[in-house]
Amino acid sequence: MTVNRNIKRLLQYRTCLLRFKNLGFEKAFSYNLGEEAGVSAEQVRKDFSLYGLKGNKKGGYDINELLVTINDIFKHDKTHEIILVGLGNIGQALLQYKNFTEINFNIVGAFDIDPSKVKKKYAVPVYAMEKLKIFVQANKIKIAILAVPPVAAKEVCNDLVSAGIKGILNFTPVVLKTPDDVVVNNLDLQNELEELIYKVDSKNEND
Amino acid sequence: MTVNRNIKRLLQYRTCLLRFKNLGFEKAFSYNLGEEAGVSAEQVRKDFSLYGLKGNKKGGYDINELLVTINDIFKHDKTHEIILVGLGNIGQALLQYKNFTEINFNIVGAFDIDPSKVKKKYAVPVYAMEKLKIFVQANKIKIAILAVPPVAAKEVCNDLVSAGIKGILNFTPVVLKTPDDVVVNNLDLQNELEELIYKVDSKNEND
DNA sequence: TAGATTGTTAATCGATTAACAATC
DNA sequence: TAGATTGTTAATCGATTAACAATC
Repeated sequence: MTVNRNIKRLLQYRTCLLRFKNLGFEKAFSYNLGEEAGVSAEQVRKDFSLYGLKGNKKGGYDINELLVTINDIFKHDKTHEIILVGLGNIGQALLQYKNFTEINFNIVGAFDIDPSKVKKKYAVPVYAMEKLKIFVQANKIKIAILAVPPVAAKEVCNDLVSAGIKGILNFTPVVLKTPDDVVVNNLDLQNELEELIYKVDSKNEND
Repeated sequence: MTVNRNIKRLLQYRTCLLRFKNLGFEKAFSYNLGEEAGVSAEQVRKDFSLYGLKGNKKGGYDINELLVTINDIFKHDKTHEIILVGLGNIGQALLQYKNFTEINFNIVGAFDIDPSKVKKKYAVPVYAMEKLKIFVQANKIKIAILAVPPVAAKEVCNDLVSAGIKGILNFTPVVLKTPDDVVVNNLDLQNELEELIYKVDSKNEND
């Protein structure tokens, strides 16, 4: 069962449903949600049926019910403790990011090689890199955000894997090689921008 | 011609090729590149043929040649001037981000409603929101990074569109509605993390 | 030449869209 | 009941993989 683009869409539906709820709605129809999420109504229904999200014929979908089920799928019953490695610009921004809402994760520790950053006060405790392994193992951390400089990426990635991390959100532009049981999601800011520029440029060519 | 996942991969190949070049290599084979980029050799060849990237039978691909052609595709002959709207944590991080290399874009102006941020010194000039339209039009800006708080997202998005922006990199968790000729690429940090957590959790269930 | 590798065509696979029966 | 909407099956579309001929 390959679920990939779906999973992103499910999170997108969640965002839309939260918005609907805030606006005071209780029910949503597949075409409402599709419209709001930017996909077809059929796509919504298909996605929902894949994840067992049920509506009522004629009555549409109950927003609260959907949110509960989606939160179940994403395990919002427990808080996933994650760590952040690298307190550069991006790392610090993530640590101070205020727009997370109704999340199922919590950044419980940050790591950096720079001793001055370790001393500084942040919202979460900052440790020296040497403490990484023991912290991860003691707290059974499975998820890490990697925001170190590119030159350090491979080495730190190996450290994370050998400490027992199973998922890495990789903000570096470096392709990481990991064992099969370690998931890497790449978020290359430069590539995101170049992709957007490409799309805009090629659209204008055809006009 | 739908090119979508491809375009991301092409940028990924570029990253790998730059790495190979740095290591002193001059030639690459499809299986080298595939290995490094995490895709099959067939995928590499297929992608290349789609974009007219040529190799030599038996001889593989010339790294420099490939880089030149890929840079052509992404219009690295000109610098795309882009703006940043919202100087919160993420916005400031992007402004100070140092890991962009061989880019074809340049953040030439930033905008915020907070007057104290407008006064502060950054690497690029910071303007009040009221100056947005005139700046975009005077400088023919087509691309914007949107990093404002969620509540402001829709309004600022409309401002961007009416000023003439054609591509938005949307860091807010808000679904933006824009005319057909305006491309929006979403980068929702919360959803990226929740997706990763989901993948890790569901992988471990199956073991 | 024999071997290795590209480039492309054909086959497969998966995801999206369309259609429609079920039903509230 | 008639109309509207879900849920699912079938049809289409596109992307990936496999196969292999061309050729250096």
